[in-house]
Amino acid sequence: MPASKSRAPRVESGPVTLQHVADTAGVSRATASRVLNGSSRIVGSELAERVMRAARDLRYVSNAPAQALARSRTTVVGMIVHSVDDPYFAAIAAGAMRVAAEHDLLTMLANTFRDPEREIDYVARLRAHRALGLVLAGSGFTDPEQNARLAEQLSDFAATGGRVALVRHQSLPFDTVLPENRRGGAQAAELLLALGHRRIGILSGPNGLSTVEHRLAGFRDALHAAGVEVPDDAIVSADFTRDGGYVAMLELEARHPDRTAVFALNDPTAIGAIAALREEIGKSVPQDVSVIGFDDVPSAQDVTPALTTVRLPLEEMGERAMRLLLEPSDRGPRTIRIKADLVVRQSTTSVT
Amino acid sequence: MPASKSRAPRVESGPVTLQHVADTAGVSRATASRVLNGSSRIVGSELAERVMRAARDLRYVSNAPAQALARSRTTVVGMIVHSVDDPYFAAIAAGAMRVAAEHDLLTMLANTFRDPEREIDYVARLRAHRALGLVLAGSGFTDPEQNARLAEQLSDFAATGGRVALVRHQSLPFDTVLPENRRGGAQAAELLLALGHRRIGILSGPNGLSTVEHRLAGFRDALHAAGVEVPDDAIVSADFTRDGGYVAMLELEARHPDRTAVFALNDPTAIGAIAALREEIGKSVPQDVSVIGFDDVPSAQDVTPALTTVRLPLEEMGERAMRLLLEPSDRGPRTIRIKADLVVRQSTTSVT
DNA sequence: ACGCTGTGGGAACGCGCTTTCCAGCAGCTA
DNA sequence: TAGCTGCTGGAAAGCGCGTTCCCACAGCGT
Repeated sequence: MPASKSRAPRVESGPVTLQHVADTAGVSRATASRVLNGSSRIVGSELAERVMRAARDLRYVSNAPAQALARSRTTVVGMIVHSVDDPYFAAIAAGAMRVAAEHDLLTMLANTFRDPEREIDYVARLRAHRALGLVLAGSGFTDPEQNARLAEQLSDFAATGGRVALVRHQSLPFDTVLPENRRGGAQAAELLLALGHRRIGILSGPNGLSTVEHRLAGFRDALHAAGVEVPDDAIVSADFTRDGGYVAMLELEARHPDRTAVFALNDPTAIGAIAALREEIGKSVPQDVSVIGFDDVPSAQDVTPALTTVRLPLEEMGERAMRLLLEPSDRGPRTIRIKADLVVRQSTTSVT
Repeated sequence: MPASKSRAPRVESGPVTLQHVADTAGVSRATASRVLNGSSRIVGSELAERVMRAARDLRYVSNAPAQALARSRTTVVGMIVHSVDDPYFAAIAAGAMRVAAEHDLLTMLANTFRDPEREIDYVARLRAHRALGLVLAGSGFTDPEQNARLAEQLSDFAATGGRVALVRHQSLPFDTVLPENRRGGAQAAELLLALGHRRIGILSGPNGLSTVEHRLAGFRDALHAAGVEVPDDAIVSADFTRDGGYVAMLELEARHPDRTAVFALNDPTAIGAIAALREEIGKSVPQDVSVIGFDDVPSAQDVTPALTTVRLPLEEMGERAMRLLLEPSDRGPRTIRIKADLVVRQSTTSVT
């Protein structure tokens, strides 16, 4: 027996529906809906008051899925990152979510753990949820086949009316916040060169990430332009974590104990490297070897020696991406370039 | 003109619906639904194949809101934290989200920025979204009026069929992961006492947070039991961030330059304090003053001196909370106590 | 050979809400 | 006073999907 129409004071249990508040306010569902959701239509103040009181008394909250179905749009945005448990993404996510909250939007956060399959799958699921839009943060992958499938999913998402914003270096036809990774890599190289370093090692990131490629290319190109080369086996690939940097540094030291400087492709890796240098290798930073990182995560300033790094305004990047998403333009995809800034601290010094 | 029934190859745009795939597969919606959702009813393999192919070809994804409406349940869980941009919550969230992902659930993450109003509001919104459950992490507030309203909202949420799990020290009738903050505070005190410290300062957290109260009470009680008191003005309240710790340390030093040890109620505060000590106050840690933190966030081991702290297994806490949520019990609320572990590193030493 | 059981497919209803569309009414002008 | 216009409230038709209920049909037993 449906509960509708009965103006009874609602004894049956289950979620309170709009019908219930309409009944107890003595109005139609349509009217109740209008007052509760800021429709364009105006409702007489007396009725409106009754409805609001009924809603409050019954602790009514609208059924968001039903609302989404009827309106065929939601108030949810998606956000896809590699892992929140990484200060880089935590900062980007925080920026984006703050803007979303300002617009009264709820955020669905998904971690891909750097699995491109998962990334594609999450786009599909966000599409299923009819998310208003999604911001995809984190490095792209270099595998063209994966990229094609991702692009396809994103297009499907967009075709369903979803908005898309990217925080990554990748040419897809969507609004993009583009960190200047290549230029940043070059800046790191220029600093090391200026300090007189020539025998340089690199702690790279996971293979197949475009961020890694760009930072690396920028760094090596700048070195090359100065006539300095980094031998291939002086590039050790780490997994972009602190512990990964630790292990990779050990490996690098084993292969090339003569390096006077090390470029780590992100800060956690650099921090791990410094720890390895101090705890196991027994070299001091920066006297024996200079270390430079990338990103400037919050803890970079508190390690000892304080980490010289290439700063990216992470929170701002997340914020800008979300703004792009929420203020769509009809003039095609926009790109916001984010400049990298060299932050010189104590982990680098000139070669003696 | 609704697109239904037409077995035409679908030219009109808009999202692909179940009807579309049914049409192009030449079956009824019911049949299509059955194969796509693993219903109890079995469909002939040939038809099933046709349906699956059609779905794939049309890039169909189900309309989650519609599905939620029809089934009156969703595959979404909510997670409320103070701020993802805080390694404490990032770790908890990561643990929880990993478990959620294993169960094929999407996570809605909300930041309260320590605003109790926001917290209450998010519970309501999660209820509106008919989230399967929600885990509420982060310290409770001590204001009884706020707490009552929160409890009420949570009850409403539960009444709608939502499951609730808490990661906080607070007695609400829901499954709870309870970090032993009081005991942890005592452990910190015991260490400092054993090292011979008697003139101790405290960098506390924001007022009105139950976590703060418990850590503080545990610490002071243990001190008191040993006949040691901390004067009230040697307790400076910081905001639980690195910069907050920095400023608070300056204040503490101005008031009581004679302290031989400082207890910071969380790690970022301790890290900020160490920075202030080194950069502005000019005292060295641990020779001039010992510093101990709380939580053991990832960067605690990489600051110099490495931070002595009271460790909480953050990721595990998030994980356990989500498991409680996903494996409900009918025997009333459960509580999982999480032991705090003292991790002695280099930021503490015995008083000379 | 007939009736019965079991299996697959189709039609219709309902989930809770938004949104036309329509009726009624008050205020106004001619 | 008659005829309009301008509003407000209500009725009803979907939004896309899940899920009965029911029918058609094939296989089986006696």
